[in-house]
Amino acid sequence: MAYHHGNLKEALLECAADVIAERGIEALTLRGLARDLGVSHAAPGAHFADRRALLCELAKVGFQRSLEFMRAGAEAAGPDPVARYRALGRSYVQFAQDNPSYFRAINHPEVEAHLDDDLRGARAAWVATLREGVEVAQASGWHPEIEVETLLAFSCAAAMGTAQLLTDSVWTDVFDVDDVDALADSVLDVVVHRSRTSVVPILEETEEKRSA
Amino acid sequence: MAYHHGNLKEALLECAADVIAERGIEALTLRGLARDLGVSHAAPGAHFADRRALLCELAKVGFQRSLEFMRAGAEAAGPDPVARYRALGRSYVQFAQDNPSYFRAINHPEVEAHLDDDLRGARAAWVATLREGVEVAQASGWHPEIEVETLLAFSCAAAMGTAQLLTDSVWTDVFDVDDVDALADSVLDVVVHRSRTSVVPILEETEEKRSA
DNA sequence: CCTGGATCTTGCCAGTGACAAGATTCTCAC
DNA sequence: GTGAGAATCTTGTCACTGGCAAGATCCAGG
Repeated sequence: MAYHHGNLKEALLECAADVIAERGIEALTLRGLARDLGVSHAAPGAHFADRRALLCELAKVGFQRSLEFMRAGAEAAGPDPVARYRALGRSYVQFAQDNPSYFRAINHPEVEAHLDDDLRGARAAWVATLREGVEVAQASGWHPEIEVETLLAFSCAAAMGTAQLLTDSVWTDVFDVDDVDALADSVLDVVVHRSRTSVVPILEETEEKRSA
Repeated sequence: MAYHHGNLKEALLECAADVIAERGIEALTLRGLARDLGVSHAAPGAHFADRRALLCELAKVGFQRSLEFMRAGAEAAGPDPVARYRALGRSYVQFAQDNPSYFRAINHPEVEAHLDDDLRGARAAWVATLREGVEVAQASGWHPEIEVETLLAFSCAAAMGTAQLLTDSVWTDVFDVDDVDALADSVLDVVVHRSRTSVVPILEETEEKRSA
């Protein structure tokens, strides 16, 4: 076997995503990843200063990929600004369901407490896209009486909250529903405050499923 | 010094809340708590099987206290069902801001992944109260066209998402606002979909401030 | 070839959680 | 009271983790 692993950094990120998806973020250890990949226990140190740095990188990638997916969802929703806005949120929830590891990394306290310029940039880009969606929707007549910043905060809160609620069985169990996807659709309809007549298509995903 | 600490369990929970509020949940260690309280490193083991058990207990207390605070808020909001519903959500956000340690415990993945009957009961009671608020509000004419379960999920998501957003500087920094409380009020107004004419009073809290 | 940098290994240390065995204190039936 | 048993706490130990340091190996460019 080659002394160099070849692409250890990528392999670490991939393996970490698998571990998180299967056994949760608390079960993620640098030494465990090293064992899984057949390298020495200090090898990850060459690519990630510490555990937190790896999680931050995962979160950064998570923001980027979710953003891509949200934009694709908006594109698939057609020209109507409100439908596009709804698709942004719906796609984010879908992404969270399909990629629990990235979603958990994004929302993990250890990641949020850390200041990382790249990560902050990724988060800002995410919010900026949502802001644009809100602005365009509002320009087309959607809730003109509400301040943009308020609508943006509401949108972020609704997206994050819905995603957290519907990706965790601890919460879905307390609701009297069987079809989580349908509930997500309904909740998103309440968020955009429209009748349930037009449901935008949801793209198929993704990372977790691909690696499975 | 007495061999028995007297009330180690309570002291551990209190000390844990302080540590979480000051340095985050990741900095919480059983041995560290033992040192702070001047007992041996294995003393906490008599009251909590492991770190997770302590976090679950904190989360349970968090649900109970937040629920008390929400009910008090609803009571203070007067007889109007929609105003009471709004007060439930607004009070929860306020509680999260005033008691970050409990809020973080409630939403920590390590806690959510664990099955604990007491904790599950506390969570169920929390959801039940919100459900009752939704039902009464709907009975008074609020959004009769939407299914109860959908409104409930939307309400939970909005409350949790808003709380998470407004208690974390990582998120508040990306918004163009200075008054977080005013933003919380505005967002809650969007949630209940009312004009910003009547703002219910917010009770003073809290746990963290008391212990500070 | 050979030199510097990137990558990886081995070895080490302190801190943590968890367990076991024993000491101390409390509770309560008798 | 008093003695048995439960609750509480201590000491000791082990495996595991993160992090650091020093050195070995590989790679790229002059």
